Amino acid sequence: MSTSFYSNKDKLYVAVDCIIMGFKDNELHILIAKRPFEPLKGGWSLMGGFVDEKESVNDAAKRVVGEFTGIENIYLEQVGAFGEVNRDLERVISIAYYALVDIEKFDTSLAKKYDARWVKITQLPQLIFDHSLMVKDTLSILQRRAAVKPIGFNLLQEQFTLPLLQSLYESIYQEDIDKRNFRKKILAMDILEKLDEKDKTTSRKGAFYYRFNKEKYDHLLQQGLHFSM
Amino acid sequence: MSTSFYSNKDKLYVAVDCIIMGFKDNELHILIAKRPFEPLKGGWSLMGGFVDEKESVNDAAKRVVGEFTGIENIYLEQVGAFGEVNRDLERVISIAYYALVDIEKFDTSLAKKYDARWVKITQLPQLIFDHSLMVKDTLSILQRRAAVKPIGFNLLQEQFTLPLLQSLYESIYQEDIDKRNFRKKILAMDILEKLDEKDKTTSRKGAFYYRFNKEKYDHLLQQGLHFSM
DNA sequence: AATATAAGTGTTTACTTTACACTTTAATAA
DNA sequence: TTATTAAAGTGTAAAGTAAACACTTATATT
Repeated sequence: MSTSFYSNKDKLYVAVDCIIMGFKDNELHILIAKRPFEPLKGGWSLMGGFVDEKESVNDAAKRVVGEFTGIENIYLEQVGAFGEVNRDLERVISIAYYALVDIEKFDTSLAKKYDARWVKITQLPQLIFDHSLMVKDTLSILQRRAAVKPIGFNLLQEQFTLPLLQSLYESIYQEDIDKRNFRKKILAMDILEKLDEKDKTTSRKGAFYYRFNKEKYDHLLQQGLHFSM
Repeated sequence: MSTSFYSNKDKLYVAVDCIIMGFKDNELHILIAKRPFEPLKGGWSLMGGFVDEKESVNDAAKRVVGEFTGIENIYLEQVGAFGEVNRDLERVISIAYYALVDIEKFDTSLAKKYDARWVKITQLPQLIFDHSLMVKDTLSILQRRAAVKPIGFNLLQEQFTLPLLQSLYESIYQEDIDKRNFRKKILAMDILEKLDEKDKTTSRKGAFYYRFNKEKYDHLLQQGLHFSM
């Protein structure tokens, strides 16, 4: 038998809601689903789940992303806790996380199973509860983070072209970026490795593939260097 | 009688822990207390409390800061949720907030009541659980915030001198700042109002008092101007 | 009247960011 | 085979921002 020091205190439901982001068609997308249960059954919702007594909140978020995408080892960061009394129909504290995933790894069979789909961040429908607010907070955190840490690569496949990387940043910041300035900056960081191969799918000329060099990045970090876009 | 949609899910204790910051003797201080109950009775702890079924998490944080300082209308911002399974001896999710208060308004009788004291941020003892981590996260959030929004004023009395304001920023960033560059920058923002009165307590010459002009600030914000240090 | 001490003040240099337009490559069509 | 087309790729100048730097001023105290 275990002692309880806090037994006179209230216990609450604790959930995680995940803003699962992917990148395709030159735009950030978010995975949302039609809610399969009451309350608000059928409303558009982020991917969520309840935190189990025996798992950490981070682990709950990882589990939820895994459940709904089939992807492991995702980049995950906390957005914050949402704790208004009436944010759900019952009293539920929700802790929001955003995840950056390579959309190509997405297990599409899960889309059917959960009635989920990838929607452009610029064209999201109204979401249930405070989920739209969570997305809004996510975008501004992502903008700040991406300006300071090369996290965009989590949204891309191992190889990517600079035009593609640029369009990713344009989607994150929701503004056009000058091609020359972008290349200068990103290449100056010296964390990209140019490959010999070209992607010929978007132009006759073809764009060289690059690869993120994590070793170089970690090494530069250790030297106390900063990165910023 | 109310229906319960989530009744098969676990409920957890949810607490708030507050990093209550004040500024005196040219340094940031944090209010910590000797924990008056088990577990870890007698350990140094942040100011905390449990979230009640009927109050929002934000309100719980406000309540806690009020309880332990006697101050209302404090600047409060969420640091994040801490949810490791074993962070407390029982399963407790904690949501950390930092508060910026004018230390002069602190009700010192509460210090006795709760065995609390203001400790320099550079000289904190080891804190219980993950409270030291919460403080660390707070400082980096505060640094980012203070660089972008004039929140330092919440730590000062209505009137303050520029040398004092500078030492506050130096304490936030834990580094020396050039006097001329600091003044140039802060005055260029055009959100301070110079008063005729001088503070004569720290020099023979005396330093002019200034006052934060919230109207000017809000007005400039509306014009889409940005502030940064 | 001299001294001591913190407050107050501008300018130059380095760095970073922004603006801006033409050339190259290679597949496709004539 | 040559011309066309469309995206990829490249450099420089100007403006703005940040950093470095040292002396003068005011006033209480001796």
